[in-house]
Parts: sequence; structure tokens; C-alpha cells
Amino acid sequence: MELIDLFKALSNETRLNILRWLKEPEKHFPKQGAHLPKEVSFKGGVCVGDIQEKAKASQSTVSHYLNMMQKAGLLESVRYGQWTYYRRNEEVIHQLAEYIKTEI
Amino acid sequence: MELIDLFKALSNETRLNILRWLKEPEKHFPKQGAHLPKEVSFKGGVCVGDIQEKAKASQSTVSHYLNMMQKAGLLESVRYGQWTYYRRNEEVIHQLAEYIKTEI
DNA sequence: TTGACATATCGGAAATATTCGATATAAAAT
DNA sequence: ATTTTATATCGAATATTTCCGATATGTCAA
Repeated sequence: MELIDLFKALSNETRLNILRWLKEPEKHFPKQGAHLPKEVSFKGGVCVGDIQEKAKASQSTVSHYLNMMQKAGLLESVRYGQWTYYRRNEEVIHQLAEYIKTEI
Repeated sequence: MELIDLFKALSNETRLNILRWLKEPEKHFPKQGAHLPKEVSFKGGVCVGDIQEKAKASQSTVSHYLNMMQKAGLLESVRYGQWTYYRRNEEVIHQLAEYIKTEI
């Protein structure tokens, strides 16, 4: 867990929003999973386009943000066909909270 | 609590180190409290010069960092004479961990 | 096999952060 | 009063981040 990269990834309102939206994907992305067929199980995953629409930033920016958040460990992704689905990495987020409480 | 400012303040190795050193001031700053007379009680406070020495950055940089961390809420300070003592704001740090766990 | 679609990557302009030395301020000591 | 000491602030050079449009890549459908 690269602590600094985590904090950097969290230092932006849009990225923070994405993380919060993905906490309740069915609430914030009603058409969620539309493209995700049964055989690909990736619960809570939302595709880039849906996130972009909600984030109101350019496609390249959102793609960049998601990639950055994944590299930091906040998100995990799966590619299915032409879509990439992102969801939260709850374990890392939880570890981060624990780390702040005990080590920082 | 301005979340983004907190994360920005934490997105730097030196500032992170300062926060960790101030977790155990007597361990990391042996001459701690040398200037702090009894009547000023500010437990765990360390003066800028001592922090600067350990951080190995310029005086202006460290002063800037400490100010930034205080504005974000991570630190609190007291001025006594020509010295400014900084210490951790444990409540905010704890709240941050809680917030990450529940709201992010 | 061509075209449309989803996403990723590239290149760059603008904004912000980093970090310093110089200088200002203010208190302490001489 | 003057000098020294501790810290804050200023101004600026450099590095990094933000964010976009254009383009590339890969996939699916006709």
C-alpha cells in the first residue's frame, strides 16, 4: 500500500465523489450492470462511460482518474469486451482507515 | 473538517513524517520542552526549530508545512515567546480515520 | 471489412504545489 | 538601543497536477 499515492488519489473532489458513488452503485448508477452478462460476476462494478456521465468531466480525464485510483489501490477493475468495470477495493480502503488510526 | 485539505496535507513524505514524529515527541525530540516553562502546558508540543532540524528541509519550508497542516486541522499550535509549539490534533486524526471507514 | 462504440493513451496548456533564499517581524539577551 | 534568535512571510524557479482534445486500440455489429 503506497500511502502517499493513496492520499494523492483522494486529494480531488471528483475522485472522492467517484469513490462515494461506488459505495452504493445501484443507487447512483441505476442502469448499472446493463452490459455485464451473468457469466461475468463483478459485483458493484460500473463502466467508465456511466461514471464519466455522472462525473461531468471529459472521457480522458475520467479514464485517467480511474486508472490512477486503481494504481493507488482504491479501485479494482475488470475488462469485459469493450467495457471496463471499476469497483471499490474495500479491503484497501479499510486498511487505510486502520493505518491512519494506528500508524500515522 | 475540509477533507481535501487533509488529504493534500498528507500527500507528502516529509509532512507525514512530521506527523509520525509528533506521535512520540519525547522519543523523536529528546530536548523537547526545553523552552517550555511549567506555566505553559502544551503537552506533546515541539518547536519549529527542532522539527526543522529533524526534517532536513529549509526553515521556510518547514514553517510552511506546519502552517498548512494546522490549517488542515492535523496540528494545533501555541506561541510562547519567540517559539511556536506544534502538536498533533488527535481528535481530527481520529475523526479522519472514522470518516474514511464510514463515509468514503 | 467497415463503421460505430468504449476505453486508453498522448501531448500540451494552465493551474497549483514544492521548495528555496531573502527579508520581515517580534521577542530575548546583551 | 542593538544584536541575536525563532518564526513567518514574500517572491520566484522548478516540478507536478489538472484537464482537455485528438488520436490510438480494441471490440462488436452490420
